[in-house]
Amino acid sequence: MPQTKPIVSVENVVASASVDQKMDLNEITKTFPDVEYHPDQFPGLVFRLKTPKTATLIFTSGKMVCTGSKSEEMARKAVKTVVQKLRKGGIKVKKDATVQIQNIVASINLGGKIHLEQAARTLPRSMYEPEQFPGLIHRMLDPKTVILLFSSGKLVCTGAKQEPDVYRSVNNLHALLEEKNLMIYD
Amino acid sequence: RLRTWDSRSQVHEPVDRNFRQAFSELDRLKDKLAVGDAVIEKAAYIYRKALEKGLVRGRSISALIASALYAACRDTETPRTLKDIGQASNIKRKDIARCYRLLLRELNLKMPVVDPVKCISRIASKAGLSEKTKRKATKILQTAEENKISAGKDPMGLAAAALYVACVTNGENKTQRDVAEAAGVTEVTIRNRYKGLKIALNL
DNA sequence: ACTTTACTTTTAAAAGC
DNA sequence: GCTTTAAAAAGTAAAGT
Repeated sequence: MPQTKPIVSVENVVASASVDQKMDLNEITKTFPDVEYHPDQFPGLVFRLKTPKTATLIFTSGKMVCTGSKSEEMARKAVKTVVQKLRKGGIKVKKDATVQIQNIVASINLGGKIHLEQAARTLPRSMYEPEQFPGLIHRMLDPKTVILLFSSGKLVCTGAKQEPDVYRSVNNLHALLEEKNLMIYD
Repeated sequence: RLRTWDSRSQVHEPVDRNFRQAFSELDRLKDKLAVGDAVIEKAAYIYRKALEKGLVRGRSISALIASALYAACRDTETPRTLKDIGQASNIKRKDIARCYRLLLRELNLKMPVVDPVKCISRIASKAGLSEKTKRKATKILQTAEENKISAGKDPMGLAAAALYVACVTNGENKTQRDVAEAAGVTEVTIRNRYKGLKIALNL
């Protein structure tokens, strides 16, 4: 039984999408002056939304990548909004986009400090290199995620494809830390 | 010293040619970084393991050799930073760090966490500090160290701050800049670590 | 000295070099 | 491997006041 209840907050959701048709990025650039498109630098066009505050990359293939959402649903809504704006701008988009959540990033507070040095020695699949980065990097197998642990007791969980996986990852790790006496509560 | 590997070079296979290049490169780095033969032999051993695992394909051999040397330093607790290896090998720190992580994962290597106490001597000799100050700094780090102020902090920054505090207590006139330069960190970092040290040691 | 900006790490997808 | 997007964690760094 964990001694504290972790506070989890989703910070970023990455979703891939497709409208299944070729897109003319130069035409979009003409009708939407504030998009960024530098084909020599990167093949995707950057389409930013103020609400939800997101950035969507649009490729000539009609495939897209939406980043910056705070939830799975917000990501789907953002993609729909982008397609809607394109249509209002006169760009023909026949089908609605199909969306797939690719990555969820969350920050967590375990409510107690972590003994990083000991964790580095006892946690499998972990790397702790304070010369390079202050956090310990732990690769969890199930769910397949990567968790960054900091001595403050805060974490970053990334790689999850659905929100329940974030909670499962955090609970697995929290139990493991307590089991190995790596948690320090006030 | 590198007899074990040199003997294998008698057979002229591509692999041995690769080894020869690795050995000459390691010998060159050995002088620049002033590390012992044991470190070089360990680096050669790690490099050979990397070759056997086929980790060199499509990768920079020089970067792999440099990272094998860094791994050897870590394994033998020889205080050499990625920055040190980078300057000696002319390979970007980021590339060495990336290869080092590759070695850890692919060869299943487990390295000890860098002990800031082991960094004291190197910084002290570069800055020309006394034996007494080194001893004092060691005591400071052992006392504070490490109830927890060290977690997540750069070992060189911690050692540099401890040495600076030791200088002040021993009346050895050395500026933060002198110590910072010898340690390869900024004065700001020494000041920040100093704050934590002051609290942990009731200075 | 203090603030601001920025880079370190991790993750995933997109198209192309 | 790189290029681009976003985001958090905490440490380090550099530039400007």
